[in-house]
Amino acid sequence: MLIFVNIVDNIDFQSTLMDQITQAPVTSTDKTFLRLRSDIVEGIILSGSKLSEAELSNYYSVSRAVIRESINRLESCYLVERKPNVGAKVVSLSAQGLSELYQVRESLEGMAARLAAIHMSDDEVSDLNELLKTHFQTVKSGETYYQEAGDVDFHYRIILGSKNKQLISLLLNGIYHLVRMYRVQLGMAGPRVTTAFDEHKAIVQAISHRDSELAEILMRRHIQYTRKNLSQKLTTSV
Amino acid sequence: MLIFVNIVDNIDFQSTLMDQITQAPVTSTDKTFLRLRSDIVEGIILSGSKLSEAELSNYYSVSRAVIRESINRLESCYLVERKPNVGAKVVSLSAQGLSELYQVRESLEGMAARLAAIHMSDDEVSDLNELLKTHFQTVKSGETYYQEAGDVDFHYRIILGSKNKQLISLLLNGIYHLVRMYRVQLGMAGPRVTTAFDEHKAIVQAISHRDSELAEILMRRHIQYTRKNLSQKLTTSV
DNA sequence: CTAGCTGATTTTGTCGACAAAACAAGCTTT
DNA sequence: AAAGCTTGTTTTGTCGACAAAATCAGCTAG
Repeated sequence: MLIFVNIVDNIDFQSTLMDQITQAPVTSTDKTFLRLRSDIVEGIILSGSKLSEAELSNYYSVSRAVIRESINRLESCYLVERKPNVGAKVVSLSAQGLSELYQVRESLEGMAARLAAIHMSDDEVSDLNELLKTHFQTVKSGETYYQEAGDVDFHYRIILGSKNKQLISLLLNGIYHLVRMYRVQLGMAGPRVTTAFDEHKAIVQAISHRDSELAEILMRRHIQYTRKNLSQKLTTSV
Repeated sequence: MLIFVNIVDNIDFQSTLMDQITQAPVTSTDKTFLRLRSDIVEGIILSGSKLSEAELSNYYSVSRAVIRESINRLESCYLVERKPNVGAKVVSLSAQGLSELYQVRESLEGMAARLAAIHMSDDEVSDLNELLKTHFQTVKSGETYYQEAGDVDFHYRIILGSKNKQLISLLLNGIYHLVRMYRVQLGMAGPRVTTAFDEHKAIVQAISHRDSELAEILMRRHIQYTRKNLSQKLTTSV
């Protein structure tokens, strides 16, 4: 009993789960979504605050339809919560939430590291080593820049290196921006900078040696450390 | 530089990531989304076919806005793919996709089993044992009903038992319906029914003994078996 | 003084219309 | 005959208006 027989063309646009990541924003909704997401991650729109469709529509000078669709997308990457007939609010950061998020992250990124050790091309591995060198220069010169952008870039490449589209989408379209939100808003400066670099180095080595099991273990440990570091900031700051 | 100071009330509706799961559909969009999702998972709307907004709007007797929002939600649970200015189509099932999906599933549900062994209340564990008994009756009487509904229910409870909201949302709002789509459309009948029951039993035992590590191992293995079973059907049927 | 009702106001949900982009068919040109 | 332009059609993107639900304020009753 196939109702939609007529529209079954099995058309193939080369769309994959990764589209949103690789493609540039084209529509007005795309741009508004990116602006909103950035404003939320950076804390310009405060965690816990209500998102009024009318207000945002006015502020970004787009129609309410555009705002609604943007909010929907934000909901699917866990940055806002919506309730029918009531509205949306930015998620509230909490020790509990951080813990649960990092538990998931540890599992998924550990897996990504394991798969990356198997599936990354030799070229990609060299690029990764290059990136590490760059980071080393940055760390040596004492810039804090490394913390956010550099770290994100590092994890970003390994996730992509897993070559598992489902995993990539889950992380990069999904929880990764929430991770960033915690990191940015809790402030990622401190003594962990250099330590993290050594951990990164060890992970890259494991991947270079194609030692997938070690890569997973090291990545999991690395994320555990980061989590402890963040938890501490959260409890002392609140 | 806080632009939205005025709207920062930190209002708390007890909304969580789990809302969509526990709450009944209230709005027209909710209902349409559920109908569409069901039609896709069940294969009434064929995998790979294009979703025309106008056509669906007409078919379900709702406005295009409702259809659009439904399609967006379907995209965030990986059931449809969208391309700007072109449209949406139902995902195509493939051996590659199945493999990648189950790789992720193995990791996440393994984790869920481990956490469930730790966090489930004694009452919930008893309920789980009860469920198992019911399934045993069903299997003994030779009904195939067990396959889909029973199995889903089993995994469902363990996922909820993990008590990790992030994980629960990732699985139940996210990939789980895609998993179901593969299962339903590849047909879940066959000799694995009774075998799967034994595996379920072993998992429940591990959880009952609060042996989290064993629970994880058994769950991962269980999902690996299922995956092999499905892969076989996919390659032989295509 | 508190709890609960009532009506006004605000906010979200739904709709149809228009704008803009993609698609399709036929024509032209090489 | 094949590639590319042109025009007409279809489909998606965006908008403003109306409907329905929730919120708020003031009032009433206990």
